[in-house]
Amino acid sequence: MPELPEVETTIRGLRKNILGQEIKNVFLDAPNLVKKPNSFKVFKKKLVSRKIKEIKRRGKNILIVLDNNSLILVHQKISGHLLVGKWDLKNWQPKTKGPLSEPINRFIHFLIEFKSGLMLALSDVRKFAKIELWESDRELGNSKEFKSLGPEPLDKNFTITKLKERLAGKKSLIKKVLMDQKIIVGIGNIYSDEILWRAKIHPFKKTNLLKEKQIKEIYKYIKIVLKKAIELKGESFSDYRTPEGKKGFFDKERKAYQRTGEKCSRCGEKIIRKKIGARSAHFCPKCQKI
DNA sequence: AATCGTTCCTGATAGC
DNA sequence: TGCTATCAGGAACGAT
Repeated sequence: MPELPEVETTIRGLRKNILGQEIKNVFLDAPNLVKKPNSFKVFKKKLVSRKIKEIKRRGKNILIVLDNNSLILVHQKISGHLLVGKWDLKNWQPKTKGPLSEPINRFIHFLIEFKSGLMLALSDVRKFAKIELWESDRELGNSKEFKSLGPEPLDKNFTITKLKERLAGKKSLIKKVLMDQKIIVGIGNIYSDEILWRAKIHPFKKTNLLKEKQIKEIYKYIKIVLKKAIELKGESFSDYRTPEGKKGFFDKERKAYQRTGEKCSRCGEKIIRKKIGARSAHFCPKCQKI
């Protein structure tokens, strides 16, 4: 799942590859992926002939800024990932099962073709990703979603005090709180498990019952884990790939997520998995006592 | 205001 | 072998 480190890896890759590129054509075979504007015809018209000016990130959202300052927002959700390359489009038939001929993968449902021949594609098995076009930073910033987004955990002004402030009064379970984009952006199921394992905190611990020292540990590992994961170009346990189609290497640092039944690398106890809402927490019941 | 359940979607896997 | 049933999972949304 693309979380902050994967999205950061993606935008860095895009900056290397598509800045200055002029859009020639846009293809879509899963109409629900483009949410704004409603009409794909209108969406396409607004993109064609524009150049890519800048690539940014806000939380898990990728923002592709065009030369008229409008922005393409891509949220990769669970299985989405952007790829840069050149593919043979001659067999491309919208609304067919195999949208593109080999060697393109069969899960590409959205594609921007540049004048140079280069392409930007969204591969997404689950089709949960979302693509939107916003007229300006201002319009996007005023949207309900962006107004409610929490602070960026890797910003310099995200201090321990700031974290305490964000967690204050929260009665919910710490794992849920860490994954809540309104409280802090960028952390999802993988990194919340990894941060809590390192901080030795039970994912079901009620946030308001955390001790000062424990919040400090969480703070410390939010920074360490996210930075390390960016350095390693993210986690490719599941579908995520860099824009070049390569796997990230965070797997070698993965201590808890999807390690059910394996020995905890710290104490040897077996890692367990427990449902938390619609998803699952992986943790060591011995190191991470409630 | 906060929290909970449902929805979107389909490959992988299990069970028969 | 081939069918059906179940499940994962980010975030919006409606309901409580």
